[in-house]
Amino acid sequence: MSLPPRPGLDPGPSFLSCTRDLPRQTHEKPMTEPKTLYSAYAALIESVLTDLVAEGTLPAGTSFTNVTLEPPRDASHGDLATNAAMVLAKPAGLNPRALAEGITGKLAAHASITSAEIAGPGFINLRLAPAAWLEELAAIAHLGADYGRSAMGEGRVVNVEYVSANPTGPMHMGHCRGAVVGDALSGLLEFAGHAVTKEYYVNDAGAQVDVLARSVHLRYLEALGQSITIPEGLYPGDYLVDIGQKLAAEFGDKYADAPEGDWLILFRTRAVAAMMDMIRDDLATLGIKHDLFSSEAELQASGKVDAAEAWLRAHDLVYDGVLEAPKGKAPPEDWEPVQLPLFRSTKFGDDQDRPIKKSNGAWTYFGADLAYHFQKAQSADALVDIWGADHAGTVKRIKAAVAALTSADGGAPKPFEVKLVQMVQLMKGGQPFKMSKRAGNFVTLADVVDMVGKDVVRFTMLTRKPDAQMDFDFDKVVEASKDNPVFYVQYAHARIRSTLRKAADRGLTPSDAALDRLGTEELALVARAAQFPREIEAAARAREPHRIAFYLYDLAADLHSYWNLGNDRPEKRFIVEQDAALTAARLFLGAAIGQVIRNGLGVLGVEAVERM
RNA sequence: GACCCCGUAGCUCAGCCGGAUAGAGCACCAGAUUCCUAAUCUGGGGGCCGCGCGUUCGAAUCGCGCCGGGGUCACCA
Repeated sequence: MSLPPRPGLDPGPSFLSCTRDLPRQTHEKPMTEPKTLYSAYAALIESVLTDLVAEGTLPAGTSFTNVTLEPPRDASHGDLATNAAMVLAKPAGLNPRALAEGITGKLAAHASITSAEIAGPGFINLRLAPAAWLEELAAIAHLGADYGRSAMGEGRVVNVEYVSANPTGPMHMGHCRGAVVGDALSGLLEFAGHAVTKEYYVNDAGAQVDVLARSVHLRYLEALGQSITIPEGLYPGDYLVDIGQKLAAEFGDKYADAPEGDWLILFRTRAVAAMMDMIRDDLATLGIKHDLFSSEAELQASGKVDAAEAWLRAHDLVYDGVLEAPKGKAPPEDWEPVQLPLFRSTKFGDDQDRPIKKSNGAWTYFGADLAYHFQKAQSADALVDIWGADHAGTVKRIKAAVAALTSADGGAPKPFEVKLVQMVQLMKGGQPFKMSKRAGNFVTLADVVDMVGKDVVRFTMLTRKPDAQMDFDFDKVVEASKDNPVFYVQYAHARIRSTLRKAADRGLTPSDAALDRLGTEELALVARAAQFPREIEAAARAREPHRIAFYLYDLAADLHSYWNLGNDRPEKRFIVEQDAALTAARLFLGAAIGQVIRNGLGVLGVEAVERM
């Protein structure tokens, strides 16, 4: 049996060539809407419903947006289930089961649908002919690294801002989760048909970079031979020694006794550049590479913040007022009422109006940040920020300000979401592991990646939904076994690759010539793989890359389970010595499952290893 | 006091735009390896989905109110 590719599909790279490219590296391909199984049958159901509207059974203008097509929870119900009749019955003034009969009547006429049954309150359960699954199996092969890629995003530009750690030191584990989630989300959105800009906002304008410059100046003096003590409040980390030495080599003692005004800007610029180099290296160990690094200092110098303020003032969203004392705890000792330009964030549910400038005339972080988001919105169709949960309190004000600024022309505000990632508690042997930047005993990201590996760190960070807190236990995470889902998924892939290698040694290669030899257990595996495209779309829509990690775990479990059938029943192994045709079909199946695992891991930025 | 997140099996957690008998791992019990990788698999017990009210044909899922845990509440970033 041989199946032709579905019409309209580029053959694409086949998994048989076994490229190790991650899907994200092929995003220049033209956006075609691949007709994968779920999208094909969803389209079929929609056409049936459209017919019912044309016939007058359903009222004109009926919206199908709540109609779903999904695998039934219980496999005994069938292959696919739709809620169409239940969702549409009420607005149409119909009995759900009566409507369901109208739908099933039309669906049953389809050759690939072997049964369409009405169940429970009005579910429609469909069973598909084996050929339908085999066609999907062939589609996986033909699409290869592009299987699961979606045109859902329609090429819309999405700006994802993540990490944005202050350029005052190396990255530590506190930054890790947001970095991984942001990067995986970027990969996911891109795979789902968006044009993603991965952006890092460099906070090189606040007081913290002046502190950095002073800290570096001390290291510079140290390099010149002076003995130094680092006072409270400056950065003590020895990662600044190197930059101090470089400055000493370049400038000699020129700035040793000079007033701060002579060297502050120079040292600050050099120090920030050095810190950003270090951070880029740290990110690279996680496989993260941003497209764009935007400087807060440059933004301020460009006058864009002033322009934003002027616009907000003209619309009465910024006014000069007196800041209230902080609520809920004793005000700071030096607190006194001061008149400042305030943004009316109380209009948007905030506790109090928020200053955009400090009393010394400098912009607050918030003041610059709103202009920064406005700037991002100029070149994107949608914005996503990944923030740590400790910044949750500032979400309302920035969303309010961005909504106001981006609808300045009277249009709809630019879609803008802030995704909060909750804290990660570091553990060691079941005990919390305390971290203090001031004491200098913080755990650097680079150390952890060095210890447990990029793939483990990335996958582990995605094994929990981002809005739940998580523990990261070093001892458990290095353990290469059951407890660790990364290895479980990678092992499934490695098993397949190993089998294909072993088969190739014996002259056995995958082939779609006899796919009809595949039975129920094999088709069940295909059914799981066939869910990949809709998992991608659902995860992208929800901006939740962790769903792909969970899906991959399920797919790997199915593979392992199928594999072990061969323990008791040798005729169920991939390689059946005396039956070359069956073996070729099984290998074709295995290669396809491996391809889906590889594509999914690729979206998450985790390597699909060849052997373990 | 306010805002944000969480509360599902003994433990750690999934559960999609509301859908059918609520799932997985760990732990516990019983099994599978002359055989393509046992880093795997098969079977078993175990549930007031924190509590209440509401919306709905239908609620773990949506809304409101409580309770419990975590986080935040600078002119910091």
